[in-house]
Amino acid sequence: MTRPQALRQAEEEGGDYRLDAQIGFLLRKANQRHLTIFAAQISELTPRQFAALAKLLELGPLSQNRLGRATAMDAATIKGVIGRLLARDLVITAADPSDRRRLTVSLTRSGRQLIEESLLHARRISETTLEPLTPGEARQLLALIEKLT
Amino acid sequence: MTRPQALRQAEEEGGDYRLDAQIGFLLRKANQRHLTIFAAQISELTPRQFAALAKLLELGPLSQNRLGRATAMDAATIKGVIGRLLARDLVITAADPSDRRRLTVSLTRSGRQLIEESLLHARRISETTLEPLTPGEARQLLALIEKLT
DNA sequence: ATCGACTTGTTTGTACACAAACAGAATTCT
DNA sequence: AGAATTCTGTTTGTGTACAAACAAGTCGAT
Repeated sequence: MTRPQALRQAEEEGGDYRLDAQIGFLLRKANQRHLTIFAAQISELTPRQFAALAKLLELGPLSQNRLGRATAMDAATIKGVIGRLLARDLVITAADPSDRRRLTVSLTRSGRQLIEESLLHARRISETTLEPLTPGEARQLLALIEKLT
Repeated sequence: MTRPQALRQAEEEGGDYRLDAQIGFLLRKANQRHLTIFAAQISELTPRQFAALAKLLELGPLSQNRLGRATAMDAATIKGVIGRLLARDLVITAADPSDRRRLTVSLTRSGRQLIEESLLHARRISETTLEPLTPGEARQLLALIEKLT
């Protein structure tokens, strides 16, 4: 489906593509900034590990794949994350008797403690990330990004 | 299990924390969607490789670190990216006589050709990413994210 | 002229991210 | 029931990201 107009237009405007003004580049930079802020506030957990523990606290024990879906990580990624949480005794896994494919992941006592503690800082992370914006702008931004997904 | 505790703690904090509504989580998901769209349109290059080549086209030969800064990648990351572009003969590197620490990176003929061709699709990638929004909303979003960085 | 601070690039180690291919279990459809 | 399909988890391989520590080159201040 080549659109001659689009192609010609692109060629005519060939020089005016500015990487720094593209949505993808801006999303990446915003994300980088957020990760820096996160790491400064919660040094014991990465954002993905935090997300996994937070979802377990919110929803209770979940199968590994379900947890991955709830935190937007694919099967291979969530496996790595859970593996690292397991190694630190923050979660435990157990076979699901009702479905032998499933691996049920649950918080341990120390996992629960760490995530509850971390949640106290989590709000501040979001606030700091949005700090350059007015409250109204922040709400707008959240709505627009949500619409994007 | 002990969900009441979590709920009580959340209430003390002055509202409930929903991971899915946090700026960091939304940024990550938006980014993921963009990467999928990118990969579908430009399969020969990753977004970072594209960014590096695009900046070289825009600015001409640059030292490795400068190129990293121009594309928001740190020294270790840009080294990996350049290494892979080198292996595919899309760029070449040369010592800078005026500053012997520097490694000047330039486009090769095929690198220039590939990035010029890719740029023809790049605009569509940004358009597709922003498709769920009206043009006005898209402009707003870009402005807000830019303000965030 | 040289000392100290900074810059450039490299290496190592940890942590995602996702595609692809696979095995085993559960479900659906006939 | 049996076959086809779908789902769950694992493994492998490639490509970012970034912290930390390091060597070597450059430069400003003394």
